[in-house]
Amino acid sequence: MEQLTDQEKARRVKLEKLVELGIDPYGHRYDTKDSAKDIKTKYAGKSKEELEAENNETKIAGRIVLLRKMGKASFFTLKDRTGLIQVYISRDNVGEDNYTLFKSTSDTGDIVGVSGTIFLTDTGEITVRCLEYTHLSKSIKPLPEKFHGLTDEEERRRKRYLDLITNDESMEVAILRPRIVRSMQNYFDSLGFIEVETPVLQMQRGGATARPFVTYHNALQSNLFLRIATEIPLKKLLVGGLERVYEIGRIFRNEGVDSTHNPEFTSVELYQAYGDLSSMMDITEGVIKYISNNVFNKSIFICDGHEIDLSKPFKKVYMVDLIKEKCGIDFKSNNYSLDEAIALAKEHDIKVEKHFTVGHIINEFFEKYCEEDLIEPTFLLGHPIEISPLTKEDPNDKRFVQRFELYIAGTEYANAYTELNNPFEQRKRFEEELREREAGNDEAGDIDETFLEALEYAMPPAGGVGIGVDRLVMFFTEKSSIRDVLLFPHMKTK
RNA sequence: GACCCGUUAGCUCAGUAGGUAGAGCAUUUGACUUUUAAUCAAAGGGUCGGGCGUUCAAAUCGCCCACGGGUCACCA
Repeated sequence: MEQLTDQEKARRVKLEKLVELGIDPYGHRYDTKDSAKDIKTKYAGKSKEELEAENNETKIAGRIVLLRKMGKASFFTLKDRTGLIQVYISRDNVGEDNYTLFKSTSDTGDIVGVSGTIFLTDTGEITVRCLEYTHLSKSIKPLPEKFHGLTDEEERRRKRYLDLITNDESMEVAILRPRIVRSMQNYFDSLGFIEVETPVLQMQRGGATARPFVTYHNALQSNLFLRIATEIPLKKLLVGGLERVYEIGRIFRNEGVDSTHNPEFTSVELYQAYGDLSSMMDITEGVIKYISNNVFNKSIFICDGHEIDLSKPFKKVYMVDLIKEKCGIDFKSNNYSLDEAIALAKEHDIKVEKHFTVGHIINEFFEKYCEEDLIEPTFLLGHPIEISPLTKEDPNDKRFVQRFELYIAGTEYANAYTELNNPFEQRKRFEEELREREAGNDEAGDIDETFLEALEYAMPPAGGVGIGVDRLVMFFTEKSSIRDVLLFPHMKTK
């Protein structure tokens, strides 16, 4: 047990006092009648006299966040999930004993119940006149400072509960995130999509290139991977005839941690039988606009210092055209050999890995010279086939595939393709990936025989899209760090 | 993984020719029946992130470590 501060000691003395008075410091059920917000909206605009005449009764509960104790009457501010409400408590209203109980045992941070009537103070604030004060739960640690709150980023994230008590914005994000997700579900459901859940623990990694977390199953005596994507099982469901499926799920990637990457994050992946790339564009653009209208009722959001207007149609641009524009190299018309491409890469200060092919180099050109300039919502099209192992090729140019990534303010938000459903071609792509892995790309996947077998039963032609939920929440809540939209972001143990 | 910045009272922050550690809020005691960052008076509260070193003397200078923030690298 560490040394107690004087404040902690003082609070424990008050706790003892409650026990002596026969009051459980950690109390019981308390049925409220209103929330803070209920009261404020219900009685807004009424005059002092009207409220006095109506004598409206209420019953509320919450945490004391501000306390103004005076001789025979006091004020305190109660905070519940909806906000703040002021309470007036006086000896004449609650009686000598109840007032003494309040005055001698309450602290900021305590959770209490109040029943009373509504009135307007001289300064015009809607206030609950306490007629009965009920202690519910004792806080034996002091709350962060009432005015500045908790500002230390580390403490805010490690002790999110204090952040939520102190910083309204954190509470707001916590509430907005599920509303965004729910809105997304409503939109997909309205289009006939079925939400499913697929395993987090997998025998094989796949559906993306990323380093996985590995865990061990004791009874099976085998290693399991935490999924790095939901793609493969969802496509098996297309084979099974579900036709329109999506999953909102936690993904795990064993990679670096920074302001846009958390080891576990949430994605939504959606697959539509008989659809293709352009169906996915409609759905992606549609869901984002749907959220902006239904949750936020506005179309302009500030992202990384840029004003982004979602009411405009999203742009479309081809990767090779962008590179031509920025670097003057035309990868489309010139069918460069690998050696030529490597030479161009070196001229342009691009690091070439051992496993690189022309397609990888094209992608590097895009990432180095073009990505950050995609500010307006833009569908980036025409990815090289080598970096897209699960995507149907472009029938007009087999070096590229039918794929798009959605960029806003230089950041990727979605990734979609016309799904590869040819089992022969899929096997070839897996084999190429395996070669890449042998050449040194430790993020390339394995051959997934269970998936190939599913494809052999015929998967309908389909479009699929994956959207980063955390990043979408960051966009809509105008946060620059993923840690601001996760209640409990990954932190090192101290 | 590299570099930069930060870590001082419960919280928010000051604090260099190196010379006994400060404020506001919070706490304790007293006053106060419409306050609202309540006010007034008094008091208590610190191993200055951890370790090592330089020095008569380190919150302050140097080195190492931990954690956090940022930039970059990595990252479909």
